[in-house]
Amino acid sequence: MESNQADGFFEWVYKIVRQIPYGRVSTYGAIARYLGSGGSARMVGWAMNASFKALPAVPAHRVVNRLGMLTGKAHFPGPNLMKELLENEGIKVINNQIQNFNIVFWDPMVELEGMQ
DNA sequence: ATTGTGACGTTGC
DNA sequence: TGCAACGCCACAA
Repeated sequence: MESNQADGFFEWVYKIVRQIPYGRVSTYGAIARYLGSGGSARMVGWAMNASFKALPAVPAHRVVNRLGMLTGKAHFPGPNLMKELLENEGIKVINNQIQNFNIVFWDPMVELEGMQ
């Protein structure tokens, strides 16, 4: 098949990331844990890899590693696209690291608490 | 089914 | 936070 939509994990990840509000960011681990696959944090990142073809577009720039570093910026079409997108939302990014990460951090397990 | 792999996380130094 | 090593899990060939 032409793999229109990922059967499970990918689509699920997209759904979570799309719920990240403006000016907020999340982490791979937090998302993975919310999906119940805490150990599969790497898969979340991998899902982002395919997120570019996902519709509606997934704000992958709002997903960083647990240190708040733009580890995935290298995978964006532009070397500084991820950083500019975040700063465009009012998020301070210095040296590939998000400032006030603890403030802008958006945890699906907390924000989506009770939703499921 | 088997192998390789990866936008991570954790632990240790 | 930096580097090294291991673990861990879903997907692609």
